[in-house]
This record gives sequence, structure tokens and C-alpha cells, in this order.
Amino acid sequence: MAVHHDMHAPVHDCADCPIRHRAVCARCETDELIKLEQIKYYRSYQAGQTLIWSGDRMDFVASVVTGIATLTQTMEDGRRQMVGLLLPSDFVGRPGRAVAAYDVTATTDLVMCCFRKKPFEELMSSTPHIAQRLLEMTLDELDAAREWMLLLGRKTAREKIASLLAIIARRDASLKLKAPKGAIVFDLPLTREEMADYLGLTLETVSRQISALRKDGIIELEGKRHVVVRNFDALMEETGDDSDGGFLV
Amino acid sequence: MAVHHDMHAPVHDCADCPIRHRAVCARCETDELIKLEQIKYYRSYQAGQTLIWSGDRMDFVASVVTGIATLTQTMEDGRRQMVGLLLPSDFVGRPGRAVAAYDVTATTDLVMCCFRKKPFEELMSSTPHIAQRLLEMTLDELDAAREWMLLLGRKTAREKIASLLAIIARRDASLKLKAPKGAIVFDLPLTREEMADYLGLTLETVSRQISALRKDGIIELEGKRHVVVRNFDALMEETGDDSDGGFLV
DNA sequence: CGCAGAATTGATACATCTCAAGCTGGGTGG
DNA sequence: CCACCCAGCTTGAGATGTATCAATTCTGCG
Repeated sequence: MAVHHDMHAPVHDCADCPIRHRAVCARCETDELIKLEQIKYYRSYQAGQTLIWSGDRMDFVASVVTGIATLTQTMEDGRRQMVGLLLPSDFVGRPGRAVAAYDVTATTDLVMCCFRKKPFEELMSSTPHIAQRLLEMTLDELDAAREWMLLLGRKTAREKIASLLAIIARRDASLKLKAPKGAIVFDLPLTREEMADYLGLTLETVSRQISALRKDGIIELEGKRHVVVRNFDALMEETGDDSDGGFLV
Repeated sequence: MAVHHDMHAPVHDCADCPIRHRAVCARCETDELIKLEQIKYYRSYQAGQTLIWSGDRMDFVASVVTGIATLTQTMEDGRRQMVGLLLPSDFVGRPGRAVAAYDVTATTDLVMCCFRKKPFEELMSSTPHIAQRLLEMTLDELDAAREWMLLLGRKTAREKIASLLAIIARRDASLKLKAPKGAIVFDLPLTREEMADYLGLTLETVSRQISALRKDGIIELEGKRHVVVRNFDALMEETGDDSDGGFLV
């Protein structure tokens, strides 16, 4: 059993799992969980590690348990576009596909709950709860991708930055279950270059626009990564979105 | 029974349906088809008509039978981004969602096979074949959306145009089951403005880049819409994609 | 301390947008 | 039958936003 560069996390019980109610297993009954438990194993990766390269054979699918990973596409000449940001409970891999379509990289230390692909596929056809949940999650991802297409195709650099900050702020708030009262405070999980790859910009433009938002009092920065948003509505104004948007799901 | 602006096409049998083997019903057995048949109805729309507005209540889901439709998002100030191109067999609507997230517009005359949403959802949980096929189609759409994100975020105007032409050419070839020998000939199903909305460009830039590709001998034009591609590899060179890309599915 | 990666800032180049003027082709009505 | 019209398209000239290239400046860490 070769332990390459990855660390192995302690296996723990699905019942205690932090993503139990949101991941692909969310709908499973106890007996279904037991079957999943038999084919699952945990894997840990260090920040910066690329877990999967586009074109690799994939013999597993997985859920992000903790940490953040990215999905990126790269062109021959090196231009890169991030096409997905994977947060805890998000699903990686495609049942029925043998080869990875994107690079998957850990931007923070990362723990994944992996399922061997073959048994997972068999389980999927026998337990509709898994397929149902996966469909729901895939539809959500498709909506997110389409919102991102609007951003990439039509928004200005400033709107792109504001949109990304708003998304991170909102997610962070929902994770902490914080009331939207008072200042929203969070850490950027991405470097400037990663933000650029996500937004279809250069890192210099990202840096300039963040500075501009800071000068205009929309955000405050403590260090490079720590962001304070005192007036969330003001930030939303900068995103270019409808004021009532984002409540469809 | 108010027949608004839409024409009603003659109802026909699923067995004769041109999209029978590719649509959401592709995996259904005869008995499942019978149930679907009971809740389906056809609807026709004229080119240019918007079938669904973002925010509308949706009481049905549907498959495109013939014709082409688009999914678009619009910002408050009128900036528009197309986020989907719906071809025969593609699925419209999201089970479990009450309200449309995008505008759906017919760019050609269009026939849709509609299912009342409630019964469709019930059928979905009782017949896994439908959910399975829908998952597969949604995953394909997600891949397409992600490829489009690369285009929107990182490709030049010329590469965007070449990519769109290549996609249309390829689809047309696969529809006609034509050998890739000789010239590929097709009609653009979109106006310059629609192409611009798809590509995140202005219509002027679309027009200029098409002219440039014509001057460079990559494509030939007969009229505004009819395109001849004598050397498909030369067109592919202009897309910026890997030469071996697009064979993952 | 000092190094290296990350980020900022500046000056300039350039791709695409914007605004504006004509062109084209097919349909319509006098 | 011709003149006109109009939507769709093309082309031009100039403006502008972002990329590119190039210095610095931070920041954390060995």
C-alpha cells in the first residue's frame, strides 16, 4: 500500500460526519449508509497539491469533507480558467466516466471521502436516494455554472470582484449561521492569481480592483486575505446583480 | 382552453418520436412510456417567441422535439448572456423548482414535448430510468457549461467565433451522419446578435471576426447565414483547443 | 536578517467596445 | 415594376478597459 504524498485521515463514522446532511449521502437511510460505509475511505491532501490531473484515469468519486478544492481547465499555451470551486459536501468525479475532465487542486488542506467508482455506480443504480441527491446537486452546480457564465461574459472587472466577494461572504455567513447584522468578516480562500483564474482576469487587475473597492470604502482589508464588509448592500450594489437575485434555490 | 399565441402540433406516438432515443425518455421501457404518454402534450412556437420569462411560474417541464431554443440571462441594464443552446432532445425546466431561472426563446420554429410538472415529478421518483437519464443529461450540460466558461473567460474574440462555428459544424455533421470528408456546409441558427450574446462579445466584434476568418480563408460565406468549411482542421486550429480535445464523452 | 512568494503599483500596449455611417437583400405597397 | 423600407449586417474611427511588462513593496518564515 503505497502512501504517496497524501496523508491518511482517521476513518470516522458517517453519523458524526460534518457533511452528512448536505453531501451525496444526505438522503440515505441507515441501511444505505452501511453499504456506503463499506466502500468509503478518507484521504487527506496538503494545500497546493493537485489531486487529479485532467486526463487521469479516475477509479473513485468523492465528497469534500473539509477544506477547499478547485476545478480548472488549462489551454495548451497555459491560459487557465477555474470552472468550479469545491466546498465541503461538494462532489468530485462523474459516475460513468473513466477519465478526469479537469484538474482538481487543493487550495487549503483537504480531506475527501472517497468511494471506489465501480461499487459506487452499482450502489447508485440500486439505491435511488443516492442518484436523486446527485441529480439535485448537479442541477445546483449547473445553475451556479450558468450564473458564472453571466459573470465571465458580461461583467466588468469591478463587478466580477464584488460578485466573488459577495459569494464568499454569503457562504461564510451561511456556514457560521451568523445573522447578517453588523460587519461580515471572512478570509479569502484564494490567492490573487486563483481569483484571477476564477474571474477570467489577470492577477494585476484583481489586485487593482480590490484596492479600488478598498479606497471606495466598500471593503476593508486586514493583511492580504482578511476582509471586512461593513455594508453588505453597498457590496451588492457593485456586483451588477438584481437586488432580489439569488433566492431561486 | 385558451390557445394564446402558440400553435398546437398534432400529437404523435412516442414510438415514432425523432428524439425517442436521446431525450429524457431514452431509457424508458414500453410500460414507462405509456405513463409518460398520458401526461405529455405538444406545443409549437414561432421563431422569435419567448416561451418562458425568468421568474415565471413553471407548471411543466419539456423536451425540445424540433427546432432550436436559447436560455438567456439579462442584467438590469440590459446586458445579456446566453447560458444554454437547446437542441432537439434537450430538456427544459427543473424538477422541484417552481419558478423559471432563465428566459427561454425560440430562435427557430419550435416544437416541444411538455409534461405537467407534478405528475412528471411523481413519475420520476417511481421510475428510476427517467431520473437516471436526466442525471446523465444534466452532467453533460454541466460539462458543456464548463467548457463554455473557459471560452468566456480566456478565449480571444477570434477563438470564440471559431469555437462556435466548430460546435455548430460538428453538431450538424453528427445530425446528418455525414462523413467528415469534403467540405462541411451548414446554416447559422443564430443572428449576429445572438452569437454575440452567446460569446460575450458585441455584435460588431462578431461581424468583424467572421469577416476576418473569411478573408483568411478559414471559412466561406454564401449570404449571411450559409457557411462552408473546406478544411475543418484549419478551423480547429483557430479555436485554441487542444487538437485531441472533445472526445471525453 | 534576509530571502521568496505574494501582492501592489506604474507605464504602456492592445483588444474589444462604442458610436456612427452605409450596405444588403427580401418584402411591400403604390 | 419600381421605389422604398427595414432588420440584419458590415465597416470605420475613436474611446476605453484590461492585459502586459516592469519595478517595488509587503509578509511570513527559516
